[in-house]
Amino acid sequence: MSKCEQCIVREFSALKALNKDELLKLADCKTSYVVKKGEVIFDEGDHLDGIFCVKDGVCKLTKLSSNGKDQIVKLVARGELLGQRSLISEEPTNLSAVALEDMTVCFVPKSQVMDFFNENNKFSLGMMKNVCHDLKEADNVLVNLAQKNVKERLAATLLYLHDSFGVNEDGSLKLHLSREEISSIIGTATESCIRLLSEFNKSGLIELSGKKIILKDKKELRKLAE
Amino acid sequence: MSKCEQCIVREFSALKALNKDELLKLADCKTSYVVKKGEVIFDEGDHLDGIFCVKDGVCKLTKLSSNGKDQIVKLVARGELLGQRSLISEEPTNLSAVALEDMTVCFVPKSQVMDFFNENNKFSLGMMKNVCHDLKEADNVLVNLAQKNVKERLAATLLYLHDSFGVNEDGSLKLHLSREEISSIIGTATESCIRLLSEFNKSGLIELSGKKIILKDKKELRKLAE
DNA sequence: ACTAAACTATGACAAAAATCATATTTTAAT
DNA sequence: ATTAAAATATGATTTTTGTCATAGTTTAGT
Repeated sequence: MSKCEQCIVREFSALKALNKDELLKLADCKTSYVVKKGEVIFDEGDHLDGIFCVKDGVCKLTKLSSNGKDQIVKLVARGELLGQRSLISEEPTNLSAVALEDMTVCFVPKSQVMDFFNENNKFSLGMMKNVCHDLKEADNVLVNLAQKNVKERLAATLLYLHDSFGVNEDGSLKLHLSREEISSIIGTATESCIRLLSEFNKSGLIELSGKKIILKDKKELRKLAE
Repeated sequence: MSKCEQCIVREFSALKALNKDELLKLADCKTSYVVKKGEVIFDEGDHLDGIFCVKDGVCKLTKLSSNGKDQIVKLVARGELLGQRSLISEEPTNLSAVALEDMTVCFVPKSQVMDFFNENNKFSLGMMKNVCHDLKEADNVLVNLAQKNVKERLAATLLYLHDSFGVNEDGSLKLHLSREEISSIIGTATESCIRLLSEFNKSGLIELSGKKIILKDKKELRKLAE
């Protein structure tokens, strides 16, 4: 069992508010495990009995629409927490979490989180700020979905993937998403997404080589995304 | 200056956690005032120095998109609080609040809210649950915007207006929204919205008499909305 | 290395939605 | 009460987006 003191999650999440003593308790009760790409961490409607720390890897939060398609609501990266809203609301999860890469995840039981929550004001405030940030982001995504067309949303999404998850040495987007997953972020048919990527490729905005996507003209993409 | 004990906002919001003593403090520091239909309570980007209790009336929370159009993100009814996220995040507001009817609103200064927040766990938990609820709702709206077509979204919105804000004696929707505002909820062009309302009217799903909208076939609307 | 399955790509077409134009009706201000 | 402005309505047209069909490519499992 590793200690939590040096964990990446402490840098980015509410866990940074924990003191040495609390960190020991955390290290003592947590369960660390590996999630393979494509595996489900939790499903929409599940009752969670704790939260998850994402030590490594990226996952998607999705919701199944009545038309049978999954919508990606948010991507969660290394260093972030999963299941906070559900824990605070004392409700089943509203979204499913599925690994986009092999992940390392720690599960922290609810009882321990609630102890921190009730006894450490900085911790609870930190968690609230996370939820508040998620709300702000969700509102912004909502506005973009309602007001921008597919081309604009695709441009914005490519830039988001670039800025948030970085690029490899060859300049290609580090986070690998299938065309279907990109479509599921921007809320469009897979064929439409593929067609637009092809168009962006032809007009020099991006470069498609195999499954790799390289943003060639970020300035123009930014203009497109507005 | 009226007391806060009997206020409707206490029934529905985090304020229900306040005790008698705290209520007196609240009554003492609050400022009650009237907002006329169409008036702005706060604007996107404003720094709020407190929160608002909606004693009466309904307002819309909107965000200006880069295409110059306003998107309605949420409707806030009597009994709810405004500005909670902004207060917790210590950030400017992400949305504008505009009265859809004449309203009565109380402003509660930040210092007092933070006192309650820090000293009354039930209050802070209540406020967090509100934000969590908003996040869940925002995610759901986001999925609908991404995955449903305009007709389905219109049907869903009419039902939402019916269920959340009720009807007059003649069965017409109580909350009066312009066609442009309905369009701004469902994220479509005003003409498209008008055309579909007309279509719903002709096919007997709703009845349009003047500006009034009466839902005639809720079952079929529900089927449409999925 | 081979094969099936999954993923990507593209064309043809249909459907949905936006835009532009123009009436008509309603509302608000004088 | 009159008039201008705003809101609603509808037609014509274009653009955007989705659907279906099919072919090529990549990936994973034996």
